[in-house]
Amino acid sequence: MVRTPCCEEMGLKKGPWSPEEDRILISYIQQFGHANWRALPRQAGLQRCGKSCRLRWTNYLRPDIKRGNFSKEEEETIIKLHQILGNRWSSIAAKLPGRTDNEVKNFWHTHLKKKLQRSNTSMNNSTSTPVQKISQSTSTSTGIMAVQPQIVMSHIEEPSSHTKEETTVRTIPRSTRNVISIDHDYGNKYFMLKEAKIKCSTTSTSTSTTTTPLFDPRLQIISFNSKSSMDQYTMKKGSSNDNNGLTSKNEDMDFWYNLFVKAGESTPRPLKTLDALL
DNA sequence: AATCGGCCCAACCGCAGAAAT
DNA sequence: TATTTCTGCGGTTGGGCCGAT
Repeated sequence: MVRTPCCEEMGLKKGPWSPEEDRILISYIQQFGHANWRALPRQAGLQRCGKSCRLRWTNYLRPDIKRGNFSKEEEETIIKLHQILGNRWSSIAAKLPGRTDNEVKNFWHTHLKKKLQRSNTSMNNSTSTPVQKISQSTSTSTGIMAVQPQIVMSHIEEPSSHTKEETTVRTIPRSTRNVISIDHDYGNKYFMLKEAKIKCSTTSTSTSTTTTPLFDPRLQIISFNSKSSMDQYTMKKGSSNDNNGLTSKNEDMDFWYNLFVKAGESTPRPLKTLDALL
């Protein structure tokens, strides 16, 4: 479907907001709320598109927004959550009261990314973390085509040779759901593979039908220092079965947050792509 | 004082998914 | 079920600010 950008509509203003426009928007939302962003600027008498109004409100004018520098605790939370969630800024911001996804994203790009790059460089120059190559294969038992996802890894230590095992990735065809594919005891360390989304498309011709999995290309291998940490996860997985085995995005995000941040799990080391490690 | 270059951040853009019809 | 509309998200941009030269 093709849609014209909303700001191409005639006569709509772009660029920085004036104090007067801010005042009009705040006043209107305080009176009438923002049930329909598209209709809002017309009703409020603003020469802006609804999208621009929404962004201005959510990123700047909302009364619950916290301005000012990020605290040390907020900084650490962002770093931890980014290791777990990647660039899911809105999910990260949801755990920082008063902060917006835009603000978190900007803070990451302007401060934290560079800071981590500096610390990684110094770490590599001193003691390098041993990384064990994980071989992978994709089961064909489900009958779906194998797609090579991007794999990111956190904290993996060298296992002793007699405990080394192959890690097998199993995939489950479901429609746009978070799916946990395996967990894995790797010697005395505990690992999990977490697959973000799996969505399948089916193409039929007169002679054949092809089912293609469309992965969100993020597959995380996450290590745990203790069985109890992993058991928390298992419990979570079990409870989700009550809901037909499916977990919502928010529930899943909350789980990882609680596990790593609130429960005091040791900070996972910076993620590295598998390609970079092999 | 003028210029330059890097940094910061508000705002925009395009896409994807959800909701409505 | 198909189509359209709306909303939210993440990536990117561009203008203002500020320190260095």
